[in-house]
Amino acid sequence: MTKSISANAFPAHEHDHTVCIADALDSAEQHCVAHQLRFTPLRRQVLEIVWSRHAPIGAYEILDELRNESRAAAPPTVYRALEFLVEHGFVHKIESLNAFVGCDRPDSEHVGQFLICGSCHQVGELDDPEIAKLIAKKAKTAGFDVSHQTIQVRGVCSNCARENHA
Amino acid sequence: MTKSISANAFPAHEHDHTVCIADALDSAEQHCVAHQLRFTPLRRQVLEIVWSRHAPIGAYEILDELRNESRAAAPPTVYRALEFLVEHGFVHKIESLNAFVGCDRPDSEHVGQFLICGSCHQVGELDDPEIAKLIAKKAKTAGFDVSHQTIQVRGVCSNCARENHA
DNA sequence: TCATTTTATGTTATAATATTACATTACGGA
DNA sequence: TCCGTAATGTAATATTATAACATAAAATGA
Repeated sequence: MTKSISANAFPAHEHDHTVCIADALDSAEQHCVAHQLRFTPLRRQVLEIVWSRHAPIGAYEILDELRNESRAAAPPTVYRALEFLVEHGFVHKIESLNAFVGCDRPDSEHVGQFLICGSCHQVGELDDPEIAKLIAKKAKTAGFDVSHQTIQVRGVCSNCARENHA
Repeated sequence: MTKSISANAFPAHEHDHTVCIADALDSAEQHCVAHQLRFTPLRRQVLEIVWSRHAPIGAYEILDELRNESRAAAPPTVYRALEFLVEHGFVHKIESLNAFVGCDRPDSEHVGQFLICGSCHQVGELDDPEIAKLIAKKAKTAGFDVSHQTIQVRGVCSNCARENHA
């Protein structure tokens, strides 16, 4: 199984998630090498914890995990690692949930377009330039000069729709 | 001066803001009468405080204001009033700021499309159905059934662009 | 290599945001 | 007027996030 940028942005519920994690860590590592960033053990560990699911995870859940993995950790430990990971696009913050989710496309200059499933709580990324352009255009018409945009869509993903239907 | 749905979504920095407040309270009152909702003194007071600016205001700032106006108030006082006001569209929560802003179009079925000026911190609403439709369409293509969407755009409003330029 | 500087992490405390639980009061309908 | 429901009061606490300062590790440059 390879990293799937599936048509529906959501991986199947039964997919082999260890592959997602490994791919994400590899991808981050490569990006850091290429950009002379320090992918420290702590940052790697936090990224791995974030990727332990496709669903958003809270900072204090990450903190608990770190402690389970017997690392000395306090809130700043987590927030600082997250700051780095978010800054470089390895993780996105889902503001409406005060939680964090992994991103496997750190290189792409995408804005945040999140599909948040209210049933399985997984988050998919849309990453559609057409939407981004339309928003920028409409904002400009209103005299507004856009620097950054975030889209958060709630609803039900196809996996859940299928399962609930069955 | 009448309620302005200005072309640029942002009122001029020097406008008569007392009119905005009065209009918003009137509009909310009418909506509540029409829908048999209880527009209690507390709810009115909180809405008025939210409308004291066009910029988002935090729950604890509202709390301070209530106390200044010598009303017994604790966090739940504020959050409960806000819950009502948000539910009925008189106020929006700007999640990325953990703050609240007034909405003068409670009747319209608009989604949240916010233009957040990083300079004056005012928030304008785009409320553009074309954007909403495109997002819903793209999400559907990804197999995602949308129930609610929020857009938060950061940048610089035209008022500030003009003033900074001068 | 060693000193210097910068960056990252450890640690304690606290700030800011939000909710739970339960008591009391006010309102609306039979 | 009585009853049931909705709204508010009040105290405690949960959750999320940051400030401030100490220590350690890495990068830089003589």
